[in-house]
Amino acid sequence: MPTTPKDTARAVLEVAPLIMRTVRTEMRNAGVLNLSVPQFRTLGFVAHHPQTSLSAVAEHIGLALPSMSKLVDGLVELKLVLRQSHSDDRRRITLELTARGDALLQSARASTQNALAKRLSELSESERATVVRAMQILQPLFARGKSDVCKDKSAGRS
Amino acid sequence: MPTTPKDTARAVLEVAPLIMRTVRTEMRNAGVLNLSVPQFRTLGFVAHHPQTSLSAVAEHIGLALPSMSKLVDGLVELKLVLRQSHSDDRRRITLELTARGDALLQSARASTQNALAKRLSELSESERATVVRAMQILQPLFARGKSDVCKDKSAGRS
DNA sequence: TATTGTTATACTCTATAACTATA
DNA sequence: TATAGTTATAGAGTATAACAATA
Repeated sequence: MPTTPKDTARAVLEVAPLIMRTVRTEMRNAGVLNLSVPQFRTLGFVAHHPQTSLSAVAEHIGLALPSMSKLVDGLVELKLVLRQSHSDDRRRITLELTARGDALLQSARASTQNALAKRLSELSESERATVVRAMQILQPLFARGKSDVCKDKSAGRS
Repeated sequence: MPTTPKDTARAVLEVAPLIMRTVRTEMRNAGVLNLSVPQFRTLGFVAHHPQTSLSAVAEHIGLALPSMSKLVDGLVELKLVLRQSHSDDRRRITLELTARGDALLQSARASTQNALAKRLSELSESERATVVRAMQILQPLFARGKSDVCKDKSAGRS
């Protein structure tokens, strides 16, 4: 019996929210500040892409610009992120982690990972390998923009 | 090189939010009403557990009681769910889908599944099998309560 | 007193629409 | 005119604390 796309969709649709429930809870409990998942992800993206623009982060995290603007407001207020206007094009802003932001990101990431790892340690090594492999398969499918199924700009598959 | 729990945690932590971003968007666009993910999941749980209590749903979805109470408020207002007080124990309430709720659940589920399936159809059959297998592995790990790592009520592991 | 829900309050998340400033 | 962000507004998600009703 072949595994259809629909079977797979059903499985993903059932389990992904369960995982996120745990991730969210653990992330809240991690570190001193209660980081939300999108805040955490934003910090992570900024860490890996210093001097990034607001649009770039919004695109990557999958938020509308105003939502991201507000989210960044919060991070700036918490002194986790530096928001400066770009020197060349002053419509733009550049985002950067503060030392505090970097420290918090690392500690929150570590404790969230630990909490997840604790659960995952109940699996056998080969089960874990299957999970990692699945994540590697899924990552590129969902990393792309919302409905960006065809990446090339000209060739709509009609 | 063995796959450690921490490797697995890292992979899950990276990919799960990506998946949920897409799921959320698709669920919003599915059907006439913009169902949120927790609303959708609540309808699904009530469908499979008619006459369930508020606490039971909250526990299963992973929400605090007041949050679930409010969420159900919304569903009742939309005439998707019936909330009645239990005959025996009048502190309790029983939840039940209306016909409208059932119809909406099914159509929203179908179109969300289709949208996901469309993405997943880019995978090979064996890749899909890996993904389904991974979901089967993860499901019991995350279906359980928040930190309920040891299920037995008496045996604290320390 | 213990249990089941609800209300009150206060955040964050998220979107769309309207706006400002710069190019 | 087009682009990058912000403000305004609104509704949902989420939590804790305080409360009401029932057992």
